[in-house]
Amino acid sequence: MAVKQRRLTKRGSQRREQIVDAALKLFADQGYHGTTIGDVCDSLGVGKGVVYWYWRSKEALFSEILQRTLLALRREQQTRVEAVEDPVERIEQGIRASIDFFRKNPGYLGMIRTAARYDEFAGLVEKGQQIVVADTANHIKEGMALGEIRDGDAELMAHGILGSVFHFVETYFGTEDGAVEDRPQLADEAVAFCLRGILT
Amino acid sequence: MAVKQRRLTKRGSQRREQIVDAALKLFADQGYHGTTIGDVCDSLGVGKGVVYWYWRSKEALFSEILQRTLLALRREQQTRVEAVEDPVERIEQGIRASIDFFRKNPGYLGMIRTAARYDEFAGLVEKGQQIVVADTANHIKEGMALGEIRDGDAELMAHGILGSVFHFVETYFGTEDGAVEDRPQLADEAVAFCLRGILT
Amino acid sequence: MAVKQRRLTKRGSQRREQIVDAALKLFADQGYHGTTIGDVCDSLGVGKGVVYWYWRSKEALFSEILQRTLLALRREQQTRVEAVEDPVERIEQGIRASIDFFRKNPGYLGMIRTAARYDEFAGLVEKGQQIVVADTANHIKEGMALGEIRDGDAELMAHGILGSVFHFVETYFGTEDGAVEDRPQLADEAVAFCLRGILT
Amino acid sequence: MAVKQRRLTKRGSQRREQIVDAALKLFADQGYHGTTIGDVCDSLGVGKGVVYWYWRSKEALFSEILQRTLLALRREQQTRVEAVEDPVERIEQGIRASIDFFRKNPGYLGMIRTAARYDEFAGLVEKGQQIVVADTANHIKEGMALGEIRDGDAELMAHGILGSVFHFVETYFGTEDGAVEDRPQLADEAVAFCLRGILT
DNA sequence: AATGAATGAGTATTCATTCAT
DNA sequence: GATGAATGAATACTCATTCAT
Repeated sequence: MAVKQRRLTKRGSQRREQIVDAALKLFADQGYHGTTIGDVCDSLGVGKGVVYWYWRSKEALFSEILQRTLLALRREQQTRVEAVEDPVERIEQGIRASIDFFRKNPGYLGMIRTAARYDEFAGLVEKGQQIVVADTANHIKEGMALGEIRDGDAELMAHGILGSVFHFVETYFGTEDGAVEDRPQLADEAVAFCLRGILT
Repeated sequence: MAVKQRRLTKRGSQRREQIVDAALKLFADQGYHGTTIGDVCDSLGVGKGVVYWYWRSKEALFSEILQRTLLALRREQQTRVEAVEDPVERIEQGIRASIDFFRKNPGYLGMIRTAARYDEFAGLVEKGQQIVVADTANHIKEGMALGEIRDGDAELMAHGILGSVFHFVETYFGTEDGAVEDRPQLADEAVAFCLRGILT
Repeated sequence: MAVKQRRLTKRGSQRREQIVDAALKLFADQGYHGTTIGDVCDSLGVGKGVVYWYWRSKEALFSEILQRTLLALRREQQTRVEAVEDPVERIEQGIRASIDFFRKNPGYLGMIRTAARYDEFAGLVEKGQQIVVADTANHIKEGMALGEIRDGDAELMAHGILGSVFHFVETYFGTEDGAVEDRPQLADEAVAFCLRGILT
Repeated sequence: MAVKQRRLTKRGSQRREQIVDAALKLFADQGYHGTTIGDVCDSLGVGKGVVYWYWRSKEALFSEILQRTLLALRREQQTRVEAVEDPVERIEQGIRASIDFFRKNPGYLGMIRTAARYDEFAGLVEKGQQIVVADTANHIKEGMALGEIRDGDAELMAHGILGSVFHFVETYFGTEDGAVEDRPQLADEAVAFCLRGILT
């Protein structure tokens, strides 16, 4: 019943953010079904009803966190690409932005992996991917026009880039423990592999 | 109590296979938690106890199916690569083998995607990946020695190939409906992208 | 802690009445359990705590509204019967008064029906009924003494009248929509049916 | 998931009936929301899941019991009326059948009262009433044709009968305790009141 | 080998009520 | 007087697993 665009007090907004933070951590670690609303509340020491003051359902909570995550990733990419002239350079910066983003925020990676698991949310993740692919494909087409990139199916190439970059990230930053040796030169190699794959 | 490598009658083995087939389909479509033992039994019109005659648990059933799938993929790859001399050619054939395999058996792709989603099974999938990566890395190293492949981190390159190929497959064969336009030239583009990424 | 026959400011009394009005509507439409305190407050755009400023509990609020309703009905009946000499005529006027009352205030009918459903309140409704039945039985006894009404169990007759009249009203005014064809001649028929049932 | 037209063993059918009996008692006494699935199971000493082996939901269970009750009432009425020639006599027998039915099965009365409380089920009860009203109205029309019953709105008269009879029953058999003095002559008075109300 | 039946732990959600501000 | 926030008990339903037959 609760939750409409409820006006929040300062205390309320703080609590809301606390919940988001706690839930992000748990969802990333334990998955969606693996995380109960009780877990989230317990980890904050609050009653089991609070979440429903701020969200309509568990799904709504998860959804919001996911969207925030996807938005943050997209922002990072855009910021880095914005001012760059050369399309190939833009692609490179996009790759580096993604790798840096997940290196800094392994939790976000966990969130996205979790989301992709569930049909309810896979759509959102996919939509996020579509956007990145479309952007990248545009850069590629520009590059083809300039003769910098070999002719071919731009969309397919973009998928190749996305797939390998995300796989790199998953393999090297993807463990809950933050373990697995982080390779500093990872970004360089990723760029090398991807760009060679499409350059003339 | 059931299941202890029991000797099966002919009828028994048939039933066992029926269950495997039915479960594969359901797991691939609806995921692990999304598929109940009841679903599997209902889809065969048998009582809810049977599964436990042949397997210890739902997890054991899933696990067996997953292993079979991974094994089948690996076999397909080896068959195609075996007789080939040139390391780069071997890599190419590996890529084509994978794409063909999943094009023919989209259900297997569903199984692997499903498995990768759950911590309980992600390990098995990862182990399968490791093997492929190791194989590919060996080919790459040979190629480097022959001067065909640029110097660099062979393992990283192998991950790049695996990531992009799997992503291609997911994107184009990955829908439950088997739908999405199948692009015949997909394999060619994948090979082009990956090999350029590593060639001298 | 709230509520202790507190002295209300003018604004306070107004607010109190607003709440009564809003709650009456909701209880009548959605039933007791079907109406949450939140619903009542939302429908007025006030905070969820206010109700507890004026009443001790949801039950107390409901109870007050119910009592007011029963009282209003009783008043209407008494006004109409008061000056009438002949006992049979009094009974007729009582019937007409009830029908008119609920025709004018379908919400009150909803309230009473709702109340009768819950053991917690059924007692109050029944007590209201008892009074009406007792009144009517008195008129009947007078009528018997005058030879206008056949001999028999006066109380039972009174119950017959009450039951049929209330059922008429429920059937013809009882829909939430106020719909159902209102039959103007309803009162006439009700009177005919009931009086014949008891006359000599 | 369970429950389709499942084939029941003898043991199964017995258990099913046990549950129906236990639930009827509880629903009649404590109402719908007042009775939890746990209550029903506890009262039989069975696990909380059983009910869901036989019914899809609490609502489905309640619904079945209600329908059975309404059917039983209707059967009783029909049996008693069937062979009777005279329409007025049929009406009388119908009245007596109803009173006897509820006198014998006060639990059924409780069930119907409970059902009428909830919008989800009120429709079914009302439908049951409609049928009785329609039947009675037919008898009344026949009686009018024969000149036995005064002219007037047959449906309205039928409602009058239904209302008063049901109110009699509620008043005198309606307490959980079976208390309230049962008046043996109740049926006679009811018949007298109703028939006079409609006879010429 | 197989079945129908039974179990019961586990979870999202609601809502009357209280409380700090 | 009034509000937003918080509480937590209560409950329907699912499903892997076991068991008697």
